[in-house]
Amino acid sequence: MDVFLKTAAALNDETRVLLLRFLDEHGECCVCDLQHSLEMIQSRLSRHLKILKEAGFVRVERKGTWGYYSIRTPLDRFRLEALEEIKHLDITLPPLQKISENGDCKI
Amino acid sequence: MDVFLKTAAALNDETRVLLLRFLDEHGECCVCDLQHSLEMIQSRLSRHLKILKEAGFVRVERKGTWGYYSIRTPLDRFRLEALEEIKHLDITLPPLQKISENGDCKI
DNA sequence: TTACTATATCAAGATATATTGATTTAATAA
DNA sequence: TTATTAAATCAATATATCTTGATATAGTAA
Repeated sequence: MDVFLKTAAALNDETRVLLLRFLDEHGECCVCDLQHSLEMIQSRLSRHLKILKEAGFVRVERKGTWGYYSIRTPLDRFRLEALEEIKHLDITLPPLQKISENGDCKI
Repeated sequence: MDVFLKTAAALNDETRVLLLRFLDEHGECCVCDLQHSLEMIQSRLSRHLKILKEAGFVRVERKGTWGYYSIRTPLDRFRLEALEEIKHLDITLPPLQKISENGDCKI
């Protein structure tokens, strides 16, 4: 029950749905890119990424001080179905801003 | 987005997961039977049934003052998958108490 | 009509979750 | 070492959700 509720809770927030969709469309992103692209302050983003991670939707790869988040694979059936649902939602995503690549990242 | 969030919100509560599981196992139930079986006070049960109904998981058939709730069919793919997940959760359900059938229903 | 019953809704308090700015941690660079 | 930076966590407040008891609604019976 707890795992199921944690999964449902993770899906029950507009910010996290947007994050999942963004990561699905753009692939692996570092936190500062997400932050600039989605215009979200750092602590907010960090919180939601943690919830998505603990609910089994995303993984982090750490390279130095940088954290790269991506959709976890393989996803189990239910999470995959949820992601599929999110993929088809009518959302206008902001474009990816690759701040990380030109060293402009000053959080 | 709103419909998806409403669906996720409906799933994000232990009481509602239990209700879905109970209705799935026992089929159509009237509110007073659910109330006795699950030992839940009436307003609480009514609230959760409403949320499940508005999220598209259950339907009501009204017969006089009685309301019979059941899993809605057909369910769309995502809701069906959620229900499938709930079916396989390790939950011990209380037995169905058919108060409604012998006229003992005194809420 | 009035009385009764099953269910729905309201209102208040309790609990949980989200947002923000500040602080902390850990890796890197000087 | 110290300074800097990306990211995580904390603390305070705001917002949403859950629970309960009280009230309202609508159908039925007398």
